[in-house]
Amino acid sequence: MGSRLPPYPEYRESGLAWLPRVPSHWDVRRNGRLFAQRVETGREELPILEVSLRTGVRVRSFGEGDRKQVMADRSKYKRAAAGDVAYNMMRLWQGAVGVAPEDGLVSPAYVVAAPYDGVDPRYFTYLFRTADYMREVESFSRGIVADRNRLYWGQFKQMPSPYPPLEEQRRIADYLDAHGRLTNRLIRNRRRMLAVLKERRQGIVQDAVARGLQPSEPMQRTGLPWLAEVPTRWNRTHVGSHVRVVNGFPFDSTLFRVGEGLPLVRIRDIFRMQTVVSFAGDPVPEAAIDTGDVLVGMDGDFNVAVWQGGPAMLNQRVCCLRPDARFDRAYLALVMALALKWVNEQTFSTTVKHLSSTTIRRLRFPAPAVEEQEAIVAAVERATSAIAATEKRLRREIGLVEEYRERLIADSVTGALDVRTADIAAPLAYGAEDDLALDDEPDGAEDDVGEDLDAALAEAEE
DNA sequence: ACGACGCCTGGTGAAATTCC
DNA sequence: GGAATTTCACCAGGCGTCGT
Repeated sequence: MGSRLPPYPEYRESGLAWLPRVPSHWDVRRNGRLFAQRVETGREELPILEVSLRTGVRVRSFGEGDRKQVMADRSKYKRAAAGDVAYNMMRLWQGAVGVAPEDGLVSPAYVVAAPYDGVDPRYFTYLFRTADYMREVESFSRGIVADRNRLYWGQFKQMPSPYPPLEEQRRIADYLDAHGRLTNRLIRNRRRMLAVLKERRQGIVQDAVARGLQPSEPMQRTGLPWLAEVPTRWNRTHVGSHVRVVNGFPFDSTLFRVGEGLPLVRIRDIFRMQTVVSFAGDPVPEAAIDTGDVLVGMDGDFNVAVWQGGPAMLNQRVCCLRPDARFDRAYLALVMALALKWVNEQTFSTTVKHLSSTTIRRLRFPAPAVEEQEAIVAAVERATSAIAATEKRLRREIGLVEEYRERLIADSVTGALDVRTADIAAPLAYGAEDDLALDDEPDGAEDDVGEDLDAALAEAEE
């Protein structure tokens, strides 16, 4: 699957502290010799461009659901011509820079740098967004606090940058662009697969909870909107008759600590199985939980999980479900997740959705015998273990691909690797040692992840 | 040139209100 | 009249605008 890119044959001292050596035939120039500042106003008919930390320069959309901040006065907006480098002077140290895709207007808080001949702006935006260069930017920026740092043209033009020959700038940018397209496709596919896996997991739970373990037994309609029918012999019961809903406690936030005192479970911690903050005051026995307890987040998505993080205290708006002998806890968690998914869809709120313990208690659940509940849980775990393993692998792959891309960009723009001979048609997705499958999917078939998914599931089941 | 501040969203500690 | 539930108010992140 190809081999790792080689270094350049010869290097020389660069005189730069953050980049001690560059390929021998590269130059080092101050940005002022590479770019000219462009200050043109009064082209109010042009589209508005904005710089995002993640995606570079793009045309701002005013579609529904987007931010509605409007600029009262476009007359101070500066023109950026297609191919100009634009950066947000308050955010360059965080990587807010990109190449204007078309003629447009940028905020007065931006600097527009028009490349001279011999400069490929794409190479330089890759360079400007590397971690080392951003640290340099930080040290050239001025401001009273880090968050107010600004990098004006005056400082920017004095910053030295490596300057490969134009052909090589293009070559590097082409290579990184191609690699970016591949990387994006790999990541997008994996995210889609993760979404499909989540759906499939819910389907498995739904089936197991609805049908039990004996197919073809008589079914009855439940009347529950989130669960159409269950076996006739199952009983149903109100959750409140068998489950105590224990609310979290509104702990005094001035006694929150990190790494000292009692672990405190907040909504965001439910799936993480570990806490971020602790409580340094007196324990509240009512709010104490331990591994195996069923937790429900009462705000937002109404998440449900069986806690695995050991002894802890529940903060307000997280509750714990304490069933009597009628319910197995893991089964309760499975069914509760199904029910609350429906409840969540029925809840309307302009901001955060809220759930009350009364709503939980009023739910009606199918309640097979506890032995059957345990068997259902075991079956769900068996049926989803492959999914869980695949999800773990996909998340790891996404992390590796992102990490590799960042390193590849840094190594390419600083001349640590020589991309002159690299195959642009087939850039390395990851590393030679641990290459991910490049024939992931042909272009144009990206919407269909079915085969990939089946392959992933088959692989996970081996 | 540069400090101060706006606006939107998703969260979240804590007060206000309602319920039983 | 305390517990349960809802609402308030503020925060951080993201992306700037405004006033001097």
